[in-house]
Amino acid sequence: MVEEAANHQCMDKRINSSQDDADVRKGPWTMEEDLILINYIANHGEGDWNTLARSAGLKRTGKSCRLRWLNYLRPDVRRGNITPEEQLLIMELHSRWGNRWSKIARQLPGRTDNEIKNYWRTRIQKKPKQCESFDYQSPMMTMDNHASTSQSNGVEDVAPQMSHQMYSNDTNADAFAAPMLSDNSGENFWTVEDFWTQPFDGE
DNA sequence: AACCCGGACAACCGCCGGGCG
DNA sequence: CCGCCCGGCGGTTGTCCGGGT
Repeated sequence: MVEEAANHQCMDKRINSSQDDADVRKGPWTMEEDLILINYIANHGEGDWNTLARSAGLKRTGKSCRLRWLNYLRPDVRRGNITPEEQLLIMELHSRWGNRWSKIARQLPGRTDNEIKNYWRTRIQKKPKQCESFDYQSPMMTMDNHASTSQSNGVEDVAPQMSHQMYSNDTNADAFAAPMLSDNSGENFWTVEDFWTQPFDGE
């Protein structure tokens, strides 16, 4: 996108607020935007995010769309409830690779680098005491060991309650139930619920 | 009851590398 | 070869909420 490139080059906050800039939305995604993105990808697939954003009619940067899709909307993404096994794996891999979040995330199916990064910073990094018991030098443990060890170190995962936080602004919950109205002209159309309940092979 | 503070998560920002014309 | 664009990555910020005082 033009705006993207401009930023890239001058590396500055938009000095001249062009029309493009004014059109770009930021901040939390609304349910309507999610649905637009989901349906567009369901019908056209991923790729070329800047073009996708424009074609779908989203006033977002391609980057923003990509991030939203990868970290939140993708059907195979798992959010919250990091299991003790996953936690230990994260600690093990982080001790090996450091802050290579995307690399670590690839070892945890359904988890995103963003979530792991957040998890590490908020739950693990800030709780050095509980983590002291973890043997960072040990080779990979078996899953059985994972479970029992993590229970004893007291770092219990807390179920996230983000759902109530989502779509709190200019959206209404009806959008979930209501079918999309715009011209779908024979294309598949998904609600968020439909989408998330689909078995999703591949990406 | 009101306010403050910290935790948790989503989203943005800046940078970099690769692909392509 | 060079410049542009895009995607990916890691760091950081913004926002909401719940608990404590």
